[in-house]
Amino acid sequence: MNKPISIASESTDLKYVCDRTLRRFVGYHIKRASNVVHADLAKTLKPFGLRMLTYTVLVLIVDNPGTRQSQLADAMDIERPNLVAVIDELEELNLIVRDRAQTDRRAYALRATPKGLQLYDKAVAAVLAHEEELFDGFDAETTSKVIAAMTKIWKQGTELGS
Amino acid sequence: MNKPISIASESTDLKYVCDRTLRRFVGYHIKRASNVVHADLAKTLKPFGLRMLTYTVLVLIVDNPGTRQSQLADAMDIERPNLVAVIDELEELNLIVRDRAQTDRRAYALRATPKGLQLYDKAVAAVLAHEEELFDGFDAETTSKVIAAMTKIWKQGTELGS
DNA sequence: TATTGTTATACTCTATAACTATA
DNA sequence: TATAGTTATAGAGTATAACAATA
Repeated sequence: MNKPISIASESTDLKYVCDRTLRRFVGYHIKRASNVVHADLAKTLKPFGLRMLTYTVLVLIVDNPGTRQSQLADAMDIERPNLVAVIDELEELNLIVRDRAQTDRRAYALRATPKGLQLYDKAVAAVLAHEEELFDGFDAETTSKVIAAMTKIWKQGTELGS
Repeated sequence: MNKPISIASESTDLKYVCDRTLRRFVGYHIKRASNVVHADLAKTLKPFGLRMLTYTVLVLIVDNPGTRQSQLADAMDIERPNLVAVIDELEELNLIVRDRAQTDRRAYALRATPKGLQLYDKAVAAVLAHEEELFDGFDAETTSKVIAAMTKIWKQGTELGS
């Protein structure tokens, strides 16, 4: 963070110039970090036959048995239609089931199968191990501050968007 | 941040349960924040005829006149092929030009046109104003810590990926 | 009327492999 | 042989509009 900033146009390494530019563009730092997190996550999940969306949905269903698709979409901040194919995929893999909700026959109550629970354990362990590498050197306070900041941005963004 | 955590499976609002789950999954907080940042950015840039990638490339070219496509790809952490269409688009809009590099006839030296410089001023102002809303309540120290953390994750990720 | 899940569709961002022209 | 830019292609993630079934 303390390296000198080069503005020479003949610079062979754009990275420090880039830092100068992007310092006035906070969102891009977040996006760039999100990129590497996503790339790492995808690589970690591949051996389990999962991708980011199927993993996230599986985790949320295991932790919240009986939840509905509209609740998932709300929590994940994506539109309902995008969830359909994800749920289909998890169902075809026999990791979850769509039970009819008892109080509302329009909705489904989503639950993990035993196979889904098993995969959940393994996949979560792998992801956490990988995250520890990715966040190497972050103490608990920094981690918690980052989470707080990200959550705040998310809440602010969903408010502005509506 | 201080609300009680509900683990009841009949919960009508998944958000607090979700926080519990995702607390063990830091990357998703970043991705979720990145989502709203991206959505907000896209909306802000639309009146200017720009999207996230064209905006970012325009900013980098204006701030680093004469830069090459491979340097841009490196700084933005994307693959070279993905930049071609972006550069094409900016060129068709008469915002930048591809000059032949003098020392290497394989490469292009990218420069903004007067029209590109004008749009840059307006678009950057709009984005910064919007970011101020999105990061409302973040003091300078928090902002700088978030940037430092995101940069560190990005660097760690690019090292792990190679 | 409003909501749950769905279909259809399109756009954006990203990645890989293989090509060309220079170096 | 290596690099700069390119083409072609595919795969994720996201968004909007419109529909059927149910509330």
